[in-house]
Amino acid sequence: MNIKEVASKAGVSITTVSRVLNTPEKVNNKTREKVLSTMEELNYTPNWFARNLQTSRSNIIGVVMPDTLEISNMETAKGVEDIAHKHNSNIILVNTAYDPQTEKTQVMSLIERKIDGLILIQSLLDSEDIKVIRSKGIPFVFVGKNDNSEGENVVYTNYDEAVEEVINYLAYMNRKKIAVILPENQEFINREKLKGYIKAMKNNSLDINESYIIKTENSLEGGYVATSRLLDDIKPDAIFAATDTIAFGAIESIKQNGLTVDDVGVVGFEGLEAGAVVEPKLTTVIKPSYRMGLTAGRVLFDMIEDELCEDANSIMLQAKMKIRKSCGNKERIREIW
Amino acid sequence: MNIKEVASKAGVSITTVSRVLNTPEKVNNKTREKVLSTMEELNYTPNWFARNLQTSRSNIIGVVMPDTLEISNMETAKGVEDIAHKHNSNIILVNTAYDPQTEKTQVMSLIERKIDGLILIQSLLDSEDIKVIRSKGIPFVFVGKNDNSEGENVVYTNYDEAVEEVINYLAYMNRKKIAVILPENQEFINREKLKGYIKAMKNNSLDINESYIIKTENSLEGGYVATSRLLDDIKPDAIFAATDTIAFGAIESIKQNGLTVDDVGVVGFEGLEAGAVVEPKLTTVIKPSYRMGLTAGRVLFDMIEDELCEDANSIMLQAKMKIRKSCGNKERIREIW
DNA sequence: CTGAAAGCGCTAACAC
DNA sequence: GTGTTAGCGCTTTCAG
Repeated sequence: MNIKEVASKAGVSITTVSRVLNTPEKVNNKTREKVLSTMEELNYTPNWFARNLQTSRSNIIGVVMPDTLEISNMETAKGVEDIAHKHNSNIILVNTAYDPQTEKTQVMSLIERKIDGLILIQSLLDSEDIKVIRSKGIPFVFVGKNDNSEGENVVYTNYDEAVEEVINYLAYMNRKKIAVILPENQEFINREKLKGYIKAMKNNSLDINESYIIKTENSLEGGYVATSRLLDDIKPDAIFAATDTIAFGAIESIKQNGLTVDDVGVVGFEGLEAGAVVEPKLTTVIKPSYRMGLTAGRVLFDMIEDELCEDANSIMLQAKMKIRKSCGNKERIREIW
Repeated sequence: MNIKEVASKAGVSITTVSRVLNTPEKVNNKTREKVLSTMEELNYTPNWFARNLQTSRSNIIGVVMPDTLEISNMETAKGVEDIAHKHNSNIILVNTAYDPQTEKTQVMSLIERKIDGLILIQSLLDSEDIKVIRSKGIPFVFVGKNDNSEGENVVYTNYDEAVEEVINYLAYMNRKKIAVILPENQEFINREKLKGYIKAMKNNSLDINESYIIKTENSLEGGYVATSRLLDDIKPDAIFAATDTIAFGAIESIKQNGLTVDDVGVVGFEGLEAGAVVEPKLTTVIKPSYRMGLTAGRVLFDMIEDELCEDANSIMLQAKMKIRKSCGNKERIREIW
């Protein structure tokens, strides 16, 4: 089923059929009607490859992320998708499982597929890879800073300042020995968060000790085990868990050890819905994931369509602290979510 | 930058270049080396449109779902993606927001994009739409039954039997007035679940009353409000929440009303990770989402590659009840997750 | 307003 | 092992 059949059946040339598809206003009313009806009749859909072979735009953009099961990544992807739809585009979603090699391979394969642009969430590409992408002339936007995002288009959130705020708050709540549990697969973000932690600890004249900072798997179990170790060992009076999932594990461990968050306060990071239903409800930092996706999408389509590749944008969206009960704030006692 | 330039620069014909790309073993070692190096030199990537114009396979499959933020949908998508990668394919992800019209439009646009196949998760398409897809010759697999999945390829889970098991268990725990809260956007699934509910209630000689069954938004708030209404009104001694999210809201409401799960037991459905961290931990039914994705992916690629479109597969994967403390099982008191 | 014909970049018979 | 050539289905000059 192709344009030729439609043409012959409608008694016109293929050019006319093509025109009905692309510039219908330039075709005589009657002819157009006829062509349209034979298209219907023959159940014809134009061949997208043939079309794009000319225009060489695919109306597809690639969205690459380390884990499609992390809800914040998907919120970002949804933001991108919402923008993409407005531009008549779809997204190809790729999961890299936090593996730089997989990411590289996947990105290259996307480029071969002639995607119009690329959104790289929590990218682990090295500067060499980025140079290659650039040389292919594919517009791309990072979501989340990384070691090579300097001077590139990047939409990010201020992890360091957000953590600083968290620690300041814990200090204000009279916590002195504040430990940190980091997920082992997010090196760059961890560095940012630690920056804020260290700055705030110093500003509040609190002790920083290497044994206060530990890394673990980003899971309930990881948080649980890490916290149990901390409780046995340095006995902190507060724990900053760098992800909500770790925080949930931490709370569980504290409870199982017969302690409460009055003894050991917990703050998470991310803003998972579950934070409102754990007991006690989790104080956390809400990442603006969806808005990051929207913003990154807009920047990307600006580049694709207006070819405004001039200056790189570096756009920061604020993370927001959400105070609930898990670090001992009594005033929050009647709050529902 | 095209195959022609590479050919002339390497001093060979375009056929040879093409062969290096597709059947490298059929090209003389030296020639191949030379071609490969000039490709490198010219930073050449083959034009995917031109390629597919011939083979008319895109190596893309469409995955359509009502909500990309529902973790179980994404688990299914991940299963599909894992299979797709093995077949050198990518997935285009589409969000329909539970709107049949959007789903239809999106599916049609995917078909124009010449996707090789389609995975339809919780589809709301009508039989007319399905006929159209079929007429285009695109292989597709449903994940989750629906009103039109009879006689089509479908991978599903046995909602009715799973709910039956839940109700039997509650009856065994001596609960008599068992209410149900359903999410308002999942009509078909609700019907299946109600089937199991009614069957089990009858088998256990328990009263069924219309006011025991209510629908609400699929959210914490929805579950909270619905439960509060039930507690004011018919005062059930157990609630089957048809989604975990609703269950979390229900537990919150029970607590806020000064009751415990000894008064009103709660069982959810889905197996969200958060179920292990709420207080009390949630008894629920675990949906085999990831395996459904894997299975659907395998079936789809069988159809795409071997063109085995003969008999439609109808594959059921068992949902599994996970008993924790939220319906008053004292034996589970020491369990961690 | 319509049609003929020349590609878009690549693959795949078919010859050599 | 390699090259020639005829398309894949469409868009787009260029004539009429």
